[in-house]
Formats: sequence, C-alpha cells, structure tokens
Amino acid sequence: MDTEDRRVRRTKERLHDALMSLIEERGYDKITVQDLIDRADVGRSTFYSHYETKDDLLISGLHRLSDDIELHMTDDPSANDILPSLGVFRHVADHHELFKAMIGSRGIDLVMHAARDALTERAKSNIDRRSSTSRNAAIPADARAAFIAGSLMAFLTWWLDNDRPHPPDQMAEMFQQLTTSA
Amino acid sequence: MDTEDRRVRRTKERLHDALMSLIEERGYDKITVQDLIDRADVGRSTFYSHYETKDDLLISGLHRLSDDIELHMTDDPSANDILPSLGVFRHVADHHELFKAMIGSRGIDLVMHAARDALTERAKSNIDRRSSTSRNAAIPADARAAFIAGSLMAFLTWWLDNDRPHPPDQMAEMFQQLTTSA
Amino acid sequence: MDTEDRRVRRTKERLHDALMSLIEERGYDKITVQDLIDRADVGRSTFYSHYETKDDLLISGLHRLSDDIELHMTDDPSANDILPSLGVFRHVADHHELFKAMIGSRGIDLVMHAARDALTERAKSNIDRRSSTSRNAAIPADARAAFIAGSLMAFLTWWLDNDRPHPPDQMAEMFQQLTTSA
Amino acid sequence: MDTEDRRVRRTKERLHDALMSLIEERGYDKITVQDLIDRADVGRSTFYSHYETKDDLLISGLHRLSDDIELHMTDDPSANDILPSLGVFRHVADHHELFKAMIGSRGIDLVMHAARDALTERAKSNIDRRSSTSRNAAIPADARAAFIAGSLMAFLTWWLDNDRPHPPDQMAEMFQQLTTSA
DNA sequence: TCCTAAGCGAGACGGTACGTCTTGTCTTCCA
DNA sequence: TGGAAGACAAGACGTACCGTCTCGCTTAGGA
Repeated sequence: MDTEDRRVRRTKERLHDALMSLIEERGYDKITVQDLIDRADVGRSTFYSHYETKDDLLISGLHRLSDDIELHMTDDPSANDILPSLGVFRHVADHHELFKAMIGSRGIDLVMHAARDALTERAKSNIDRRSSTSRNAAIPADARAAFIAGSLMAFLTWWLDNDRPHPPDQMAEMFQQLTTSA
Repeated sequence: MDTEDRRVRRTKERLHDALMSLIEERGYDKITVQDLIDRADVGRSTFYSHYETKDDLLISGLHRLSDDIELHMTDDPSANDILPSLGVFRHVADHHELFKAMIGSRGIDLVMHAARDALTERAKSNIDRRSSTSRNAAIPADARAAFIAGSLMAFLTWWLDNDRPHPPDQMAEMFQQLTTSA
Repeated sequence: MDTEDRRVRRTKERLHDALMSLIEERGYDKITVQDLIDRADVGRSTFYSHYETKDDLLISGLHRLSDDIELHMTDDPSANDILPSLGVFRHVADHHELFKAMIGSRGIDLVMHAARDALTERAKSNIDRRSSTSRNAAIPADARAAFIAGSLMAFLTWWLDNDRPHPPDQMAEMFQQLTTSA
Repeated sequence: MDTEDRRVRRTKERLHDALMSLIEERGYDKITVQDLIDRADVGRSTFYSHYETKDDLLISGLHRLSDDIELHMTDDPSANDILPSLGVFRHVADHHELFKAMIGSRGIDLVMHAARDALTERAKSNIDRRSSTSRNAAIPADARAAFIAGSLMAFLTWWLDNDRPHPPDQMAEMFQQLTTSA
C-alpha cells in the first residue's frame, strides 16, 4: 500500500477532491459516478478499479479525516475523559461546510456510522483502563461505550442542525456535564 | 382520511403487509417497488397513487407503530422520567425480528431518524414542563432533548446489535441510571 | 404477434426508421444503441425489451424486406427458374443507397447471411419439386441449392461493388446463363 | 520485412500461435487482445506495435496459408480449370478444426472475404488468358470471376457446415460440373 | 336499473445510473 | 534501448429500477 504507484496516488487524490467539491456543490446524494469521473478527469473503469462504489470512496476518505481528528484529540486538555470530545467538535467546526452539505443525504448516515464505531471503540478502551481501578459498574462496558459514543453523535447532530450556536469548547463542556453519571 | 374507500384501505393494507414480509425475507434494501406490487398483487400505478416511494410506505407504516408505542408508554410506571424508555424497549422487543432484518440497510436510518425526532419532541416537552419548576440549566432544553433521545437510540442500537442480552426492564433501568445527570 | 399493442408497433417502427436513416448517414458499424434510441426517441430499456442487440434489430427488419422481395419474385416471368433472380436484383436496385451504405460494415455480412439462407431454402424446394420429374443428380440437392444461392449473392455483391453497371434484367439474364448447368 | 529481427519474428510467431489455439478453444469472437497477449506472454504495447487490431493479426496469418494453398494448387492436375478448386478443398480439409471453430464468428467473414478476393483475382487472370483464344462472352470477365470465386466459397461453406460429407476430390468434381457453363 | 366515475391491474414507456468490458495509448521500469 | 507490465481515458454495453403514462375492466353509488 505504501509502495503505491505515484499515478495511482494522484488518481485517488483527484477522486477525493472531486467528491469533496461535488458534495459541497450539490450534496452527496445527487452525485453520480459519472459526475465524479468527469470532475476528476478519470476513466470510468479506473474509478471502479480503485473503489467499489461511491460510498466506498467516501468511507475511504474518512480514514484521512480520522487521522486528523486523532491529532486534535491528543492535544485535548480533557484527555482524561472517557471521550475527549473537544477535538471532535473542533474538527467538525473546521469542516462544517462539508458536514452541512451532507446533512439530509444518505451519505451522512455512512459517515455517522463509521464515526460512531470509531468513537465507540475508543470509549471502550478508555472505560476498560479506568474500570481496573474503580469497580462500580452494573452496566456493561460495551453498553456504556455505545451510550457515550452515540450521545456524542446525537449532540453533534443537534449542533450542526442548529448551525453551531455555541463554540466547540462550550459544547465539550456541556457534553462533559451531561455524561458525568456515565 | 377516515372516509377512505374500503378498497383503498385494503390496498394499503396489502402493501404494508407485503413490505413487512419482504423486509424479514430479504432486508429492506433488496426490495424493489416491483417486488412490493407483485407481492401485494397491486398495479404499479396504484402503488404510486398512494405512496411516493418505497421509503414513504415504510415511514407511513411507522405511524401505526408509534401509536402502539404510545400505549406502552402511558402504561409506564416510570412515566415521570424525561423519556419513559421502558415502553420503547418493550415495543422493540416485540418486533425484534423486524428490526433485526432492517439492521444494515438504509431503511434503519429512516426509521431511527423518525423515531429520534418523535422522541426528541417528547423529551423536549417533558423537559419544558419540568423546567418551569426547577431552573438549573446552563444547557439549552433543545440540546438536552436531542441528547436524551439520541442516547436512547444509541442504547437501543447496541441492544439490538448484541441480540438483546438483557430484558427490557433492565435496559430501561440502566438507561435511567446513565442519564440522571441530564 | 398480430395482436401487438399499437404502442409497441409504433416503437418498433421508430426504431427501424432510426436504424435505416442512421445506416445511410454514417454506416452500420458506427451506430451505437444510444444513437438509435436518441434518434427514435425511445428509452434504453424499451429498446432492449424488444430487441437483444443492434444486429437483432437489423435482422428483424429484413423480414419486412423479404416480404417485399417475395412480391417482386411472384411477378417474375422467369418463375420457372430455380431462383427467380430478377426480383432480387430489382429489389436491391430499389434500395441501393441502403445497401451501398452497408458495404464494408459488419452488418452487410449479417444481411448477406440471412438472405443467403432464405434463398437457399427457396432454391432447395424448387429443386426438389423439379427433381421428382427429372432424375439426373449426382450432386445432392442441398449442395446445388447452396451453390445457386451463394452464386447469386456473389453476383449481387459484384454488381453493387461496381455500382450496378447493368440493369436488373440484364443481370438476371447473365445469372441465368451462368447457372444453366446447375 | 525479410530483415526482420529474430526477436520480432518470435513475438509474431507466438501471437499467431496464441490466436490459433484460442480460436479452436473458444471461437474467434470470444477472444480479446488481453487473452492473446496473456497466452503469447507478450506486452500489450508490443502487440499494438506489430498489429493494429485482432483482425489484423488474423488477416496477416492468412498470407501464410495462401502460400500453402498455392502449393496445393500448382500440384493440381485440373490446373486448366478456371479455378483449380481441388487444392482449396484439400487445404480446408487439412485445417478443418480451425475453420469449424471459426464458423459463426465474425472472423469467418474476414477470412472468406480475403479468400474470395484472392480467388477472384486468380480466376480473372485465368479467364483473361483463355478469352484471348475463345471469344464467347456476353458476360464481363469481372462478373464471371466474381461468380466463380463466390460460388466456390458458397460451396465450401456448405461443405463445412455439413461436416464435409464428401472427400475433396469429389467436391472438386461436383464444383467443376456445376460451373461448366461459366 | 342503468350509467358514470373512481379505483384498479397490467404493463409499455422514457429516463437515469449502474457496474462491466474492451480498446488503444501512455508511462515506467527492467534487462 | 526495446519490450513487459500495467495504469489509464474513453466509451459502449446490457441490466436494473424508477416514476409516468395509457389502457380496459370492475364495481360501486347516484340518477
């Protein structure tokens, strides 16, 4: 994978760029594979040799983002929380046009699902680490993790739907407060 | 609506039945309008004269369910919670084959979205009623409601994904515990 | 087949017309299915619900022509020949632009093949009828028929390739002369 | 052409062998350039540097065959016929698997066309040689030649289609008989 | 009792996007 | 330096659904 042809890398790059710009222009659902390859100046079969579907292209793009989020997170002063949400709010704020454009489309579900899975996993490992010390749980760690991650997604969705009425740090603060009992 | 032709009602009935049985057989995504009308023994144009899309048929079916849920809810001893979740868990348990069959399909997102919206609204009004007495919120009622409803959906999803490892009343109990700080 | 939907008939009509006009415009090989349906103002799936391929459309069109040829043939004064060729030469002359446009394309082979098969069959039955009276053949009737029909096609091809240097009746005369020993 | 690189010759050799074996395996139409270069172990660009298309490769292979036929022909005792057909029937019999495999494919038309052209030319020159002595023709030499060559092809086709029911010498005899009046 | 309009089944249709396939060109790298 | 390897643009293909439409049939409910 790291010894990928330079041409291949450029092709993928162009496809991702095309996807992003098209999402902002007309929304994820209204994009066809033809649109993508026209914009990216790429052959149809080339597209299909790299990605299975439009969704595949979107998801594969998320991996890049998640690395980015990771950075935000490690900077997080509240790193001792189960889910250091500040990084997430910041990241979403940074790309809010993109997220806004995706709302209402089927694509947002894909993104949300992938994000929730990643966050759930992270929450799970944080809970496990902590549980070794404090034993209080009548509630399975899995369930707690799913709850926390899902809550964050819901909170995030509300935030975006309402055009981010509060800054990221306030959002993180509220989220922290709402989940102290978890 | 209540003066609806008897034939019309029967047609709709057959379409909903067809949808439900097909969902359990092969999952929501793999159903086409053609499948529906074949199964329901209904003409193509008849389908489109009643519903705009397959999604429309699904959503319209949810209204029946929500009435059903309402019943569960009013029976709920924990009716003084912001969201009386027990009824929801019970209802989902009652139809778990259906929900299981929808998981992974695009349809579940529609259902979840509709359900979350309904729950959010309910939570909102409960919070408002309560807030008039106790004034504690640095957190907007909207956000609280979205958080609560979203959390419930996430918790529900985890429950279904893991084949309902606990009975509804235990789930409701846990949910209650996790959201006391909200 | 004769109780065919009026709409269906019109659709087929338009497709055949489109094919013919496009053949004359740019030659059979350069026509795509998309061209056909654009010209005929017909949906892609409609095309495929009636015909399997472009070739299929062409061949199915030949049946109409063969009826036409049949007429020419029965008028033929030389109807006692094994193959009354005059009708064929006349028919080809009537549509020479079409045939000219097909020369060199893959389509001409389809047409020629179909025509040869039809003519072979006709020759065969004529020979059989005659053979009952005069028994002279060391050569199987099948072979004779194939020979006669193939010869006519070859003669026809030469005629077209050289821009019909002789009128149909002269051509028929020559053909008659060349095949007396058959 | 005769100073062709040894490597080049080997490459061409392998491509022709690949073509022949693939034709017998699955028929001409089902062969792609990719199949050919895989079988011949040759690079894609290498193929295109030597041949323009798959058809080109096929046709270029025919030249070898025609040399072979030429040998058969000169051996022919009936060399005073307009077309010494015995050599042709023998040659086809020698390669009947190949020809059988091509029947029904688009490739047979290419071969037939090329063969007919060669035979027509040969017939033409024979007729011209003879005509200087016997003057009988109301029929142009061109037309006669086309007729003879086309007849032979048709006869040949019938022979192959019916799995060569008679030996080559009998076929040549019949053909001779059918074309005495030409 | 008739008759007239709505509801309906059947299914043809135009249209859009899909994922596959093959072609011929072009680039890179190796022997 | 020529050929193998193979990525690529291009674009036709046949398939799958969609939502619209026309057509008769049937089946009440009002005249």
